Amino acid sequence: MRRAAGCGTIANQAMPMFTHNVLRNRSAELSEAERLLLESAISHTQTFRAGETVVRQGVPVDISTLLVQGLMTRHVDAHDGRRHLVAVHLPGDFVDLHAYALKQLDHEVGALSDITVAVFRHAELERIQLQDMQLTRRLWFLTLLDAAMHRQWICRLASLNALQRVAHFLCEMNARLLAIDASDGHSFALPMTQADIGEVCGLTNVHVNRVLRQLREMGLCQMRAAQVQIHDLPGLAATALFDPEYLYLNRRIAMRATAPSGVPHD
Amino acid sequence: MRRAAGCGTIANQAMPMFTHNVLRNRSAELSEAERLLLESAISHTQTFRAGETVVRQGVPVDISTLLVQGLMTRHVDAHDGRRHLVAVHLPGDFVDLHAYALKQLDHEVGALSDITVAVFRHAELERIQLQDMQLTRRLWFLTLLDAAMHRQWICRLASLNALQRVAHFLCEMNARLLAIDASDGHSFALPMTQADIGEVCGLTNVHVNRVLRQLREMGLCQMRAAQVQIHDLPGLAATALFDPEYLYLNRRIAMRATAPSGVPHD
DNA sequence: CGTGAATTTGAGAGCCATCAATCTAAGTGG
DNA sequence: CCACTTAGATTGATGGCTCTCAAATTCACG
Repeated sequence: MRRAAGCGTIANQAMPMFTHNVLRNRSAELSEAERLLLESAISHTQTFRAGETVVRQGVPVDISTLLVQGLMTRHVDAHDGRRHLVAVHLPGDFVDLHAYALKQLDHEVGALSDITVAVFRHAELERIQLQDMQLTRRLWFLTLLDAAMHRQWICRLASLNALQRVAHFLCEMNARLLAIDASDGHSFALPMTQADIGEVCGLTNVHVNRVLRQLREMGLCQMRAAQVQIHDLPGLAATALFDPEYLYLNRRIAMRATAPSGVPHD
Repeated sequence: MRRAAGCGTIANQAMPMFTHNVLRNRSAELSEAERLLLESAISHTQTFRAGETVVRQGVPVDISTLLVQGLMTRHVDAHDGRRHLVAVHLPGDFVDLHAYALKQLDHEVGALSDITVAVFRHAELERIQLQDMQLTRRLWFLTLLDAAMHRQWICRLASLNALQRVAHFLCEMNARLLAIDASDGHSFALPMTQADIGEVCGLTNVHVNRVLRQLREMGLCQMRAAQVQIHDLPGLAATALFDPEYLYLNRRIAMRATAPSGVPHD
């Protein structure tokens, strides 16, 4: 079910400050009462190491996880042993909220880096659904954001070439990381290998490498040691035909991780 | 907002029998009370002609539509005028239920054939959300099915070649149509051109044509005049590496269209 | 029977996968 | 401190799949 190896669990009462702050409202869309209600539904936090599987395809689950720290993937294991990423999740994403309604997933959920997640039991989510219709709708909305992102990934695969796909993915990561202050708009950490990016973009690691070189030679961006540097964001976006509209960034409920010390951002 | 040209509207009280039957429970998952509640939320029905746009990208909407008859698409208009399908909907699908939470879509919704839809005002859906938590969760589940299908489409584009993609799409259509008794497992109507299939599979119409010929020569299936004939379903599924699991068919809420007269087909 | 849409077929080019080898960086243990 | 190991990045050569362009043919329909 859930791998125990290398995982840590922290009981609710011992939850550190940074978990408490995960649900802090950023865009003034979550009311104080909603935030408290959501926080009260957290069962505990848990850690996983990079590469570990968090939820397996087809195994019934009765909890959902909110990503607090690190990066997570959702991926499908293909016939021939290869896998394909269908989503990448950042801190603040309610990663498998949809498990609440699906009960069993059609894909795997894994840790891309070392991660910390907050765990919600479905019984608690039911309580929310009974108590707060508005918040329920917001949570519903969150699962629909995933679908919107899926649609964009479909278009990326269907209509863009290799160069555009990789550029598009980097633009998406930059925009999403920017929204949680994990990018300054020009540089951000991306703990993915070139092979990982290939699994996102439907390309081989070899070709991802060639494409990255091309992007570098075009003076658009650079990737070294899991660090992305964007030299020409407008140029990159133009190459990728990137339109951030689909991210619904202006309507997102901010549920992001902040520093353990509780230092206010900005 | 919604094109009026060629559209027909029928008030709730005048709703014909076939609309009443749309929500008929098939897999005994919808209780009688739930079915009645859902039916009571229908504002009216409306018709569109093949090719018409039902919901435009970015335009605020306050209604959601359930497809009663015909086929609908959800597609994104690409930069260069081409478009890409991200979903195909069959009778019984709650096509843009997600508009309830999103309020404005990131894609277009259109009619693939002449269609009839049942219209739900969002105010009525709010009423449901207040009254019936279980039904609300079922509706939530429906939107998650769309996301599951999106994920499968991502994998199809990322990991299959042209032959496999087309075979996979035909398998999906067959399985879904079978579930609503619109396929006998070997033959079904599919009102799509080869160019449409290309927009689903990320291929040119020319190549779709070659692939269909190959499938025909392999003795797997045949497509003529918007009619698909499957000669070797196991072979087709094997070619496509098709696993119907992702459709969650066993857990679907059946909301299917039946013939106006109530006459069983076949 | 004419018209336009859809299908079908051919030729050539380009993008990307595959296979293979080398190189780099980061551990790990002696 | 260095040899060894391993994962990841890099580069080259080759081939195949699919696109593009173009033209012919069939089909649906008025």
